[in-house]
Amino acid sequence: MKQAKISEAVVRRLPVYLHVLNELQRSEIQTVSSQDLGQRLDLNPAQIRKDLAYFGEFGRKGIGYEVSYLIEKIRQILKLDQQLNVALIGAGNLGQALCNYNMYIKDNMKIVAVFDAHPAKIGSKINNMTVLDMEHLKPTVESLDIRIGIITVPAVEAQNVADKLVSSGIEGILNFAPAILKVPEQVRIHHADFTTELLSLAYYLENGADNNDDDKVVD
Amino acid sequence: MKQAKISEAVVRRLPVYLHVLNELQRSEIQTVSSQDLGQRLDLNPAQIRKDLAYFGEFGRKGIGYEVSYLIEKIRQILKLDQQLNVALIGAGNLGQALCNYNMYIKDNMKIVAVFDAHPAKIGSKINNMTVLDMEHLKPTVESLDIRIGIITVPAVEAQNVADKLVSSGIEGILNFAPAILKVPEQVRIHHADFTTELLSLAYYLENGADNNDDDKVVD
DNA sequence: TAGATTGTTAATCGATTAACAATC
DNA sequence: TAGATTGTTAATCGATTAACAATC
Repeated sequence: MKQAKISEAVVRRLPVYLHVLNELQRSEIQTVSSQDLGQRLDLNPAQIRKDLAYFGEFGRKGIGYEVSYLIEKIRQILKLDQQLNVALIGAGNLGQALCNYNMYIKDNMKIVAVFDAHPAKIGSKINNMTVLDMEHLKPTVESLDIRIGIITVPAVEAQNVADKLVSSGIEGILNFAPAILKVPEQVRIHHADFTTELLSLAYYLENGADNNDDDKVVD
Repeated sequence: MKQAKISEAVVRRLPVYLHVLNELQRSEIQTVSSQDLGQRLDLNPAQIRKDLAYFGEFGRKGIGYEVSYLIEKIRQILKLDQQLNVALIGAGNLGQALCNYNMYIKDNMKIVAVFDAHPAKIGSKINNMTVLDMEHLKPTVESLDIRIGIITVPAVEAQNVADKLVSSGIEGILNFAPAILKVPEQVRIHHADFTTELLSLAYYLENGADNNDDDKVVD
């Protein structure tokens, strides 16, 4: 059974499913239906079933999905069944905040090295890690088997850092800088640029005077 | 002049256009074609033209778009032509990092108040703002005309904070906590949850040995 | 003018939703 | 069994892309 090409939209929903499933497990709920998941996530049950079916048959007809089994499967799909080492570049407030998120451990993602270009930062400690000089990037990526890089430097430095990550052999980048980065095709880049979300949020604010309720939804 | 319903995908691209246009302006480029914009953003030129055409006729046939005019128009559409006041809840590392982003000023978005529930934080200074008790949320929102709230508290506290933001009269929320929040329909909520981006990034990493389409994943 | 480029309609592509046989 | 729910195909919906007349 070869996998059809799976769209990004599908892949992006998997972590969301995982998140709810983890909550269900914490509540000691054993089994869940696509119906129920759909309600909790505001998604169509058929979509959830279809998403999961791309990867295998994880449910049981008439019953639903076993929570722990589905968690296990989604974690496999997302490659979270192995530890994934991450490097973080940019030891500012944002970088420190990310380092402190211990959520990584649960998901087998771990920031194992922190880098910065500024002498003032180098040598300081974040979460028991010593901030390293950029010179150490490539050797560290190689010796610690780091596969993902997180960029938390200012926008002007972001492309430069991305280039260095690429040539150090990283496979994926999560970019927090509000900048459009060019990387070779084989390197996957995801954006965590909240400015887009914030500015587009403004669009939906009421305009004081004119409330256009021409698209009012009734259910 | 009542506009057709505009999809979220379109609205979400506007800040991206704005970003590139700002860069062009800094380079003192006066005029840009959809072709050119498309190249810079890896988007189809027809899509860019169509997106913009939802809001008006901003270009000139045979010429393209005047950069400064288009910036002005997009800022109007996104309601960034007026100052938008923002409250931030959660004065941890992430909250501090966001406060320090001075990008807001350029875009007329400004964090004008910071709140935290923990006595240790209250009264401390961030970016010249005193961190306030949550008790002050509603009166401050009203007196400073705050319309957007940013949530940077831990996941377990996020729903509680969201509720308080809603009842204080906020119109939009940007949520950084990895939690699914329930808010009334009239409040717009956007997610800046990078964990989704990070976990879905893992999916695209190479599987070491097998990256061919004819190998199925079996346990 | 001739070349370039918009705004917009039509065509295509892809993603979501509905429907239902299979089956627990 | 009868009710519930999956996996999957077919139908629908929406978004992207192509094409082109209008026109700067």
